[in-house]
Formats: sequence, C-alpha cells, structure tokens
Amino acid sequence: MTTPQSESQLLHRAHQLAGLRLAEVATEYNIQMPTDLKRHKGWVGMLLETALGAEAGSKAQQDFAALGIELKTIPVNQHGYPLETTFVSLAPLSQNSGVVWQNSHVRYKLQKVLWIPVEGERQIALSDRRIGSPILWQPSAEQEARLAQDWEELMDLIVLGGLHKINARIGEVLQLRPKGANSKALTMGYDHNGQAIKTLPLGFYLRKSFTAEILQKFCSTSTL
DNA sequence: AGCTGATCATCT
DNA sequence: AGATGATCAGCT
Repeated sequence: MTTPQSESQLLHRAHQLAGLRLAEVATEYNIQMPTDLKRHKGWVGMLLETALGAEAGSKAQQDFAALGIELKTIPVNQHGYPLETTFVSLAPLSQNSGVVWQNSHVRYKLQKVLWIPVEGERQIALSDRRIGSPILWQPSAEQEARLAQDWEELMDLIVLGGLHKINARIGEVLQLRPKGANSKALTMGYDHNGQAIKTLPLGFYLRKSFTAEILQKFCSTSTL
C-alpha cells in the first residue's frame, strides 16, 4: 500500500477497514498471522500500518510525517473501553536540559492521532477480532493542559533527582512505566546527588481513562 | 542501547 | 478484576 497523500485519503482507507476481521486484512496483504499476541505484541499495530500505508519499521517520527499524523491501534472490550494503556514515547532520563512541554516528544506524538480501536479480548481468537471505526483526534486545550501538567510533574522528578520516587501511580492522565527489553536493560540517569546511575528506561503511557474519553466522545453510536 | 510496535502476567 | 511492573519482537 502506498502512503496516503492526504488526510482525507488516509481517513477513507481507515474507514474501509472498519468492520473487517484481522484475518481478512492479513490475507489481503499476505501477512502471516500468529496464534496469539504473547510473542507478537506489536502485530496488530504493524498490520494496520501496512494496510494504511505507513512507513514500516519507522523512526522517531510520526507514522504519517507528511500529514503530521500518528497512528495508534488500541485494544478495546465489547463496550469500546480500552483494555491497555497507550505507549507514547520514551522519557529522556538524561540529556534532558532544555526540554520543555512545548518541544517534548509527548506533545509532538500527540498533536494529531488516528486511533483505530480493535477488539482485544483474549477470548476472541486473534483472527476473528474486528477493526473499529477510526477516530482522528487532536487534544483539546483542556486535554493538553492536563497532559502538560502531568508531563511537568513527571519530568521534574526525573530532572531533580527523583527517579527513585517514580512509579505508575503518579499522573492523572499520563504515567511513567518501564519500557525496555526486560528489567536488566538499563539506561543512564541521575540520582538525588546528581550522580550518574544505571536505571530502568521509562516510557510515557496514556491511562485508559484518558483514552476512553477520546474514544467515547465519537463512539456513542458505533465504533465497533 | 534505543527506537518502533505494544501486551503480558503478577500482584494487590 | 484492574493496575503496575515486566516483557516480546524487529530494526538500526
């Protein structure tokens, strides 16, 4: 699939996927389907990237950089409520001087997001899971303010030597959680004395309550 | 190691 | 049961 040339073209393609089951899309693009996602956690996301013409195996950019749009698939239950949090970006634990909300990766990634809900309950076979209607979202001023507030609180902990105080309970809409190969993968950070330490890489994630708000606003009639 | 794509699975 | 912390795969 060639990359879409306009926002409306991308939306049109996304709407055409709505209602299809994952097996139908995988067959159309000759993509092997795993039995489950245990060892293929990013499979649904990659499938829809292919189907929509995003640049595969891409870089630290939006999926549709020319359109300024990030693609996110999100697993939902039968009511359209998120089953998982949404990873946004890695948190800069070092070399973070001068980073402010306005030039942050989180704000960049969330400027404009095409959300595609997909049935995610494990009782539904992967092949039978249906794709929902796409939602093109831009944060409202109020939503961005909440994101910025959490981001600043969490970045303050990182920058001011509070890494040891960080856990997933902090933040109303945004949280920090480990994001690495495993608990042995370490990165550089700074402790409360300003000393360089090895610490778990952390990522910013959107809480389910926040993404539910995004999905619900549009899905009152039919998303799935 | 650090990005991309995320979900798993244990613990509370 | 839901959230937190841990983990999986591929590419650079």
